[in-house]
Parts: sequence; C-alpha cells; structure tokens
Amino acid sequence: MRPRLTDVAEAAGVSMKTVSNVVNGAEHVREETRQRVLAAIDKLGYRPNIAARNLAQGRSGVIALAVPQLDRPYFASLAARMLDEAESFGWIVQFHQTGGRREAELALLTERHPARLDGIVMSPLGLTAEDVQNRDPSLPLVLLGEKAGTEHHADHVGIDNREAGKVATEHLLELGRRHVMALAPGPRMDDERINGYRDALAAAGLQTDEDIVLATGGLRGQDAERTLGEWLDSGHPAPDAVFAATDWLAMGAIRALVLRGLRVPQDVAVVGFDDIPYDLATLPTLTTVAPDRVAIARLALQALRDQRPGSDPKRLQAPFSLVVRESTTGIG
Amino acid sequence: MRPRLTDVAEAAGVSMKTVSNVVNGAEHVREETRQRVLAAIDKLGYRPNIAARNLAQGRSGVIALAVPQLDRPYFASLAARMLDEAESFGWIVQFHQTGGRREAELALLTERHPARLDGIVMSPLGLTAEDVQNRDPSLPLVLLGEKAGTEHHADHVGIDNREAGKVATEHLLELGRRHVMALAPGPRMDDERINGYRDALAAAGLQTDEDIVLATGGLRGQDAERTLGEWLDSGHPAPDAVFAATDWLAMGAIRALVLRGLRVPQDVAVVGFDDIPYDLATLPTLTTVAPDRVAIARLALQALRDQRPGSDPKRLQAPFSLVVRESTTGIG
DNA sequence: CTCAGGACTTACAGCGCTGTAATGCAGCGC
DNA sequence: GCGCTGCATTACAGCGCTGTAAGTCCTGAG
Repeated sequence: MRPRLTDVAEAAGVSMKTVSNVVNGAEHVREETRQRVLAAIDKLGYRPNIAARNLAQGRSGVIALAVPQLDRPYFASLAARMLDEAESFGWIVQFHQTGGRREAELALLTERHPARLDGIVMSPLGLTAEDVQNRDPSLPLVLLGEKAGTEHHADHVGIDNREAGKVATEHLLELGRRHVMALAPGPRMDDERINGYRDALAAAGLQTDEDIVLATGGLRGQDAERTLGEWLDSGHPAPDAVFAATDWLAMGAIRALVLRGLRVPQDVAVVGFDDIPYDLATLPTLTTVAPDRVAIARLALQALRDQRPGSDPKRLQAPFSLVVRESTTGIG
Repeated sequence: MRPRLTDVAEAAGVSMKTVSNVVNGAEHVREETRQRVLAAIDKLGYRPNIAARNLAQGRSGVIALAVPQLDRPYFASLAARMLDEAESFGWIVQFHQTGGRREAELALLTERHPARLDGIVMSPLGLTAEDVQNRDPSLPLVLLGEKAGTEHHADHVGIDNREAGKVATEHLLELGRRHVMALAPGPRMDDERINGYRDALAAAGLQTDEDIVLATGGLRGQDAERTLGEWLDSGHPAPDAVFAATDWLAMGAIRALVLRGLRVPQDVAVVGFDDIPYDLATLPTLTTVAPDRVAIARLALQALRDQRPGSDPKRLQAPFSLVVRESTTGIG
C-alpha cells in the first residue's frame, strides 16, 4: 500500500498536519521538525495523493489548453512548451482541439466540464469579443495568438506582430530587394504583421504598393500557391521578395515560384512567420520569425495562475527573433 | 454553489447512493426512479466531481502519453488522435516528452507519479526489453512504434512495417524503377521496414544490393542529406528510386538529390514513411506510407483499459495505406 | 517571577463520492 | 400465513488531504 500522510506523521512522531505543512512548504515549522519529517517522507517514499488534495482544496489541478489542431506544427510546438512549463506550475494539461470552430471554443468556456478546470489557455479562431466578454468570470482564461478583438476582454499573450513583420521585411530590404510582396490570409488586410511590413517599407522611403499585398483566402500552403500562382500566370512581373504571414503560406509561395522556374532565393527571397519545426528538411529551408514559445507558455501560465475574477485584462508580450536560413540568403 | 449528489438526492426524494447508481448506469434501478433522478439532475445541472470520484475509487482518471517530442509532426498527429479517442474512454491524457532518453522513459515507468496514473501509453526509444519486463505490473502499459524487443513484454500497437515497406517498394517497382536505394537510421539494419523492401525486391525477382541499403546514423533530415550526399559525391551512380524509412529521411534525401541537379521524381522517385502532416506545401509533396492513426489510438486505449496484471502481452496491428503524391508520380 | 504574545503544533471536521452491508418489500411456493 | 428469494434502495464509513480553531511551549518585557 502507498504510504499516506498519517503514516509519515506516525513515523516522524508528529501530527498529520505538520507533515502536510512540510510538504506544502509552509512557514512556522521548526527546522529540526522539518528534517525529521523529510527523513520520514524519504524513508517511506511518500508522495501526496493529488485527487485527495484537489478534493480538499476544491480545485482539480487540471487546466485546459485549446488549440485549433494539435497536428499543426505551430500548435504542436507551442503545446510542447506549454507542457514543460505547466509541470513546474503543478498543473496537468488537458488538451483540446477546437478545429477553430466557434461552437467548440465556446463550449469550452461555457460547458460544465466533467472535471472542473482550474483555467483555460486558448488559441481562439472563431470566438467573438462578446463570447469572451460574456464568459463565466470564475473560470480563469488566457488567450493566445492574434484573433483581433477577443484580446481586449481577457488576459492575452502574444508577440509584437507589427514589430516582427517590420523586422522580417527589413531583412529583405537589407538584402537589396525592393519589390517585396506580402502574402496574408486576409481578406482582413489590417493584419498587424502586414502593418509591420508597411512600416518597414515606409521607413526605407518606399511606397507600399497595395496591389502586391495579396490575400490568399486561407491558411494552407495550397491557398498561397494558388493565389500567387494565378497572380504570376496573369502576367504580373515577379516580385524579388515575398513576406508571408505564416510559414505555410511561405512554403506554398515557394512552390508557386519554383514551379514557374523562379529560383529561391536568387530570384525571389522568401520570409515566413512562426518557425514551425520542419527539421531543416525542406528545400530551401525557411527564413522566418521565431516567437519565443517558452516565454509565451510561461507568461500564459503565470497569467492564468494570478488571474482574479473582475481584474482588468492584461496584455503580455513575449520576445521573438528572426531566424535566417536558405530562403533568403541561399544555400551553403 | 455547484450541486452535489446529496442535493440531487434530496430533490428527487431518494438516497445519495441511488443517484450515484443512476449516474454510473448501474442496474437495479427502477425505471420510474431513474426518470425522477434524471429529471432532478437535469433541473439542478448536476455534474459529478471527478476529484471526489477518483478519491473514492482510488483511481485518477488520468493516463500518460509519452512520446519523444511532441513537436515532431508524427507524434503531434498521433497525440491529436489519442486525445480524440481518450475522450470517449473518459480519460484525461497527460502528455510527457521523453526526448527518447532511456532515463526519462524509465522514470515514467518506475517513478511514483504525483497523480497516480491509470496507465501509460508510450512510444519508447531508449527503453530496453529488461526495463519493460521489470516494470511495476500494477501500472498498465501499452507500447507504440517500433523499438524492437520491448514489445514482447507489454501490450504493443503498431502497423505491419514489413508489409508496409514491401508495399512502398512495390510502388516504386511498378513505376519501372529498378535501382532502388533504401535509407534507414541504422546501424541496426534488421529494421522491418527495410526487410519489407527486401521482400519486394525478391518478389520481383531482383537481388537486393546491400551496398545501397544506407544507414543515416540519425533520424533527422540532415542525417539523410549528408549520408546520401556523401554517397553520391563519392562517385556512386545515382539510384532511380529511394525508399526512406521515415518522411524526414525522405525529405533530406530529396534535398541531397535536388542540390546535385537530380530531378524528383523524373530522375529519382522517393517514397517516405509515416505521412507526417506538412499540408502539401513541400516541393515535391511526398509519397508515403500512412499509418491509420485513429486505429492506433483506439487499439492502444482499448488495450490499456482491458489490461490485467499478469496477463500475456498482446500484439495489435493497425492498418496502413500508401498515399501517392508528387515525389513518385510527378507534378500536375 | 508572571504573563502576554508569538512560534509552533495538534485535533478534527469535512471536501463529494463510492463500496459494502444492511434493510425494505414484493412475489412465490408450500 | 410463513419463510424464502431477489430486486430496489438506503445508511454509513472512509478514500487522503487541507483549513480552522484550539491548543502548547517558549521568550522577553514588566
């Protein structure tokens, strides 16, 4: 049988509660007592029973992490880091896949969960600002990512997309490219990443040509491949660089370019965004904006832990970096 | 306050235990009583408290899923399906990343977990057969994947790698290729996937040339790129097809080929293995063996649930299919 | 030397649920 | 009409922990 608190208490010659205090790092335990208790814990191999602790505390020790799809590399790598960090917060992470559908996201916020959750970290796609506003305020919520509007009504962790878009575009300009296309899912072309792109052009004294800010109409590589392909096929001159709002779009763009005989990066340099892990196995490997996922995870969990019902939403920013690879500087 | 079992009992005019029986679908409850209880549950919006149930039952409702890295697309997509299936089994899935390190994998099996686990599903890399054999038999364990040896001492779910390797190679042979190279992490060249490759060659009346069964020495794309690159650079004639034991190796191989002016698939057709999700954004998209991940997840969880200490290890096989894409049949 | 007050420790109830044993109550055979 | 059987239901202890209130012991000021 697994040792319990009482067993340790008996072995150490103290009360159950004192052992509990030691385990939970409470103050007001004499050093000598603590040592005796720790020795007993060690000797018996005691580990606390989480179910009992949660029952007594009225919490579950479980938080939910909701992403559109776990098998999308961006979310997988984010989830991986979230997992690492949650461990040090003492949380078990329950994963959910929403498919980006509003009803699935909403269900998580409103539904009574079989296991009461201590909080939710969600990367929303379908959720509206009202949905977030009308949620149960007793269930801590932290939002990730870039779904405009929602972030005003709950704690939010992200990176400075505008600045990142600017840095990515500046990299292209520094390589001497002057005819830089932007590719985003759109049609909402007010995306912050694209605004950063505009900032960079403006700062370089160039005028933004809104005709080469293309909306792909979707997030998949194929969407970018089709959009850019049609654009090229209709006789437009090829750009000498492409800034894509996500890595998938960048990869799709590279397909469209290469299939038409253009060389990347010699003819067209391409920058992506997200740094999804593909193990440097694509050709060419992708220059991209890499969000600091460890920081995102840590900030999100801290915010979740420290959230109090009724307090004002916090907006937190994690750092990012530009990772330069073959798609802008070439091979070798 | 959240309604409890007693609240429902009071509302329905029965005992707490009867409500419990209804909730848990027990027999011996009169239909009329059941209806009354269900109405009360519905009216109060009752949901069971998992922490309390687990405490009373001595289980935790949590299983662990351990994979080397969650941000590797293969494991991410497997984890995604595992999550879907676990829901219908009433399990919360606790994810773990082992990095493929034996000590991390072993720790999961031997360590006392803060939350007692109801079972572990693990994709082992470092674990030895002895480690598996000497584990705590009271903790149900199901192994996934292809770490030879371990599967004899615990329930195991996989696909028929040999048959799959054969099917993949046959596809290359059917395209008229005759000089088919095999690429595997090695140096253990008894890999079942490669044996399937040998089977296919033998069935076609071709002799296996063990000189073109190359060991990459690692799982990453770079490993395959370097291995194949060096082989080509040292003057060997290029094969007209490559069967790679994983998609990453296939992608690395494609890099090595294309960077040397060979066209895929015109000069060299390439088949991978695993069907990791890259959204059809690579160029060319990869022909590959796609394991049925839903089946794998379901079989694994069923096995976990039905496992009894001391019973003989079961070996379960999930189906697979060959997905034909550009890397063998070309573009368009 | 006394006593207030802080440091440390303990006893005990109770978190919400389930398992077990016990009880109630028909219907049945004799 | 009695005991028996088996279904339906109940009472209650207890899962292992933590919060609270109530101690006990010691120190230093008066």
